[in-house]
Amino acid sequence: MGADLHETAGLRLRDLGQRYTANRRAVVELLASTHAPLTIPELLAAGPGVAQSSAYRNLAVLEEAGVVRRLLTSGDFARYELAEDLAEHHHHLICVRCGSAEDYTVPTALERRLSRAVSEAEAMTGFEAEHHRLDLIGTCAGCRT
Amino acid sequence: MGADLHETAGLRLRDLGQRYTANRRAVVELLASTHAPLTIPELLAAGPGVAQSSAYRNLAVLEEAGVVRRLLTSGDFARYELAEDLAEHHHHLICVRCGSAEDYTVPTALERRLSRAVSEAEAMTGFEAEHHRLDLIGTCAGCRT
DNA sequence: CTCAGTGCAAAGGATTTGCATGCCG
DNA sequence: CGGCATGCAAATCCTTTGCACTGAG
Repeated sequence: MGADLHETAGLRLRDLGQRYTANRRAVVELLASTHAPLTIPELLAAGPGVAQSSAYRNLAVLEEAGVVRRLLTSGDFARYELAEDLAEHHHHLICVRCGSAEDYTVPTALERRLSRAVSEAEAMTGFEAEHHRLDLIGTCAGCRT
Repeated sequence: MGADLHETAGLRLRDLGQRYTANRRAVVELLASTHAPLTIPELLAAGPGVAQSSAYRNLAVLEEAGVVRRLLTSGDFARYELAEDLAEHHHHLICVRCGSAEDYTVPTALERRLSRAVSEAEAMTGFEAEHHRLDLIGTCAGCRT
């Protein structure tokens, strides 16, 4: 599946007339191997020698291509992760205290309840949740004094 | 309950050594009478003659006092609403396309399922969701082409 | 050769802060 | 009177953009 990931990413970029360069591949690679959405500074720290502006631009392109997704977080920096269909289904714990964000998954039964709840909410409001993903905003274990 | 609102707000500010001025009261009043979280420009448009910096400062103070809450939205501006215990329990539909945000509530049965799901998630992760509120991020009915 | 990718530097723009003044308690 | 509140203007800082250059197809 790891090879598929890059192949898919490359195809989606191609559709936009963009290239799947080493820098972009590195971003995807890093996001795939991390269990939490990353900020631009974090991404830059991992891949040395990449200009900040290029990182921003690449992420914008990757987002448009549907390879990555930009999250709404409470910290100063935006966070990115792989698109829903390129990663395992999960939710987020966004800490308003320290700005951290991490993935978490719930048991299937619970997930099924959540799914149903979101579907009902969508039907009721006409709103379309992005792949019915839910993020919890609050305080992480580490920040609870 | 309308009077209680301002009384409570005043008390919470008092606890911080802050005053419940006309400007701040106007913000609370406006938030209480609106069915959606508001941005600073929107708040400014309603109350004429208030400096932008004062609005930002007042909202920061009100947030620290636990009177209002700052939301994570997808638009350019931050959005504010009354704190959980000063308003009816509800969720948010945040549109990534147009940046709009609106409240919505779900039937009690559905809400109970959601509550339970969030509680389980909290127990499982040690994360404390802010008053167990869930926001859906996606595309609003108006933006669906 | 063409066009996208990249780096560097400068511009944007929401939010914050410094400072002087007004005003409530 | 003392301290918070406010306005104005300048500063911050994440993010975007302009421009020239390099590199892949």
